[in-house]
Amino acid sequence: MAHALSLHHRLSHADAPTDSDRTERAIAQSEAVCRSKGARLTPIRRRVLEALHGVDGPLGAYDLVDLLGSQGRRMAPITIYRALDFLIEQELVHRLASRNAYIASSGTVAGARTTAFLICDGCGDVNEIASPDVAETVLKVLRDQGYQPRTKVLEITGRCARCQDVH
Amino acid sequence: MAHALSLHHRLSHADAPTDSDRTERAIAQSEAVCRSKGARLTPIRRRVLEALHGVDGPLGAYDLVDLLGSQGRRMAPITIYRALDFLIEQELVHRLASRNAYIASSGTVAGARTTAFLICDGCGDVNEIASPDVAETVLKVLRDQGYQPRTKVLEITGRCARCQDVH
DNA sequence: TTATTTATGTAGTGTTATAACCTATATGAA
DNA sequence: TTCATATAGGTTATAACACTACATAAATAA
Repeated sequence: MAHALSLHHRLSHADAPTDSDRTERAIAQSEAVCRSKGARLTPIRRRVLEALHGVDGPLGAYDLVDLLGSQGRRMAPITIYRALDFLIEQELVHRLASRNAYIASSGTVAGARTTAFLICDGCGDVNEIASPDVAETVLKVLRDQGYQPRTKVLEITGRCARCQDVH
Repeated sequence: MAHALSLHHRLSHADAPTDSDRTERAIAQSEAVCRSKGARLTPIRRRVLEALHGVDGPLGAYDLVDLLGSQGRRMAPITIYRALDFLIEQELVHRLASRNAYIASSGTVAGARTTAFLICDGCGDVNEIASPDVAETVLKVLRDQGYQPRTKVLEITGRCARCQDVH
C-alpha cells in the first residue's frame, strides 16, 4: 500500500484510557447487535473489529493481517477478508472502495442511515458524517429511479480544512 | 474479474448505427474539450475512450487490455492505466472505485457537476444520474465542514427497478 | 536545429482479493 | 446424548488490479 502514514501514527495511545474505553463500548454494543440478530461475533471477527476501532482511520486488509499477526498467530488474508465480509454484512464496518480500506462504523449504529465519508487527499483523514439532508435527498432520487439501495455510503474525496492550498 | 456478463453481451450492435453515432459524437465532443484545454487526445487515449463509449457499462482495465489487444497490437496494462489517468483527469471518464472499473462520462460534460452512479448488484447496470438536488445538498455539507471536494462522484449500490426481489 | 517536455514501450513487481478444498466447531433435531 | 447439518476457519495457490523504474520516441517550444 505504501502507506502515507505509518501504522504507529494512527495507533491510539495505549495509556489514554478514553480510547480503549471507546473501543470497549463499541465492541459491547456490537456484541449486543449481533446477539439480537443471531449473528456470531467470533473471536477472530471480534479481534478484527477491535483493531479497526483501535486506530484512528481506515486500515487495509493487509494492514490487519500485519497488525493482528504481530499480536499472535498470523492469519491468512482470506481469514481477514472473511471477517471483514461478516462485519460489513452486519454494518459494523464500512469498506472505503476508493481506498481499498476498511473503517469501523462510528457511533450511532442506530438506523440504516446514509453516511458520507469525507476522505482527505492530503492527510488521509476520514471524516464520517451523517447528514440527514443528504440522506433524504439521495433517497428521494433513488425512489424516483425505482432503485432499492444497499450501500448507503457516499465517499467524497478532496481536501479537509487543514489541508487546503497545499499542493 | 470473473465477469458477470461476458464482453459480448455488453458490446453494442455493430450494425445499429445509432450506437456508433453516439460514440462518434462523444469522441468529437471530447476532442473539442481537449483542444480547448491544450490536452492531447492521442491515438491510444482516443482508442480507450472509444472502447468505453462503445460498450454499455463499465470496463475493467484488463478488459480494455483484452478488448484493444484483440483489434491490434496488445498494449501493456500500464499503457491502459496511463490513458485512463489522462481521461479521468479530463473528466471524460469516471473510475468506479467500488467495482475497479471505468466508465465513460455520459452526455453533458458541461460543468463540474456532481454525478451519482447507481450500480445494480443484480444486472451490473450502471445508471449515471446528475441530480442538482443531491449535488447542492452535498456541496452545502462540504462547505460546512470546510472541505474542498475533488471527487464529485457518488457511487450507490443496490438493485435497479428490474432486479428487485431477486435473490 | 536543438533543448525540453510529454507520451509510450518494456520488464518486473507490488498490492488487493478470491478460489478450491479440507478440517473443526457450533447448533439444532431426534 | 448422538447424529446430521450448517457455519467458521485453516491451507495453499492463484486471480485480479495497479504501479515503479527506466529506456525510447514523438511532439512542442526555444
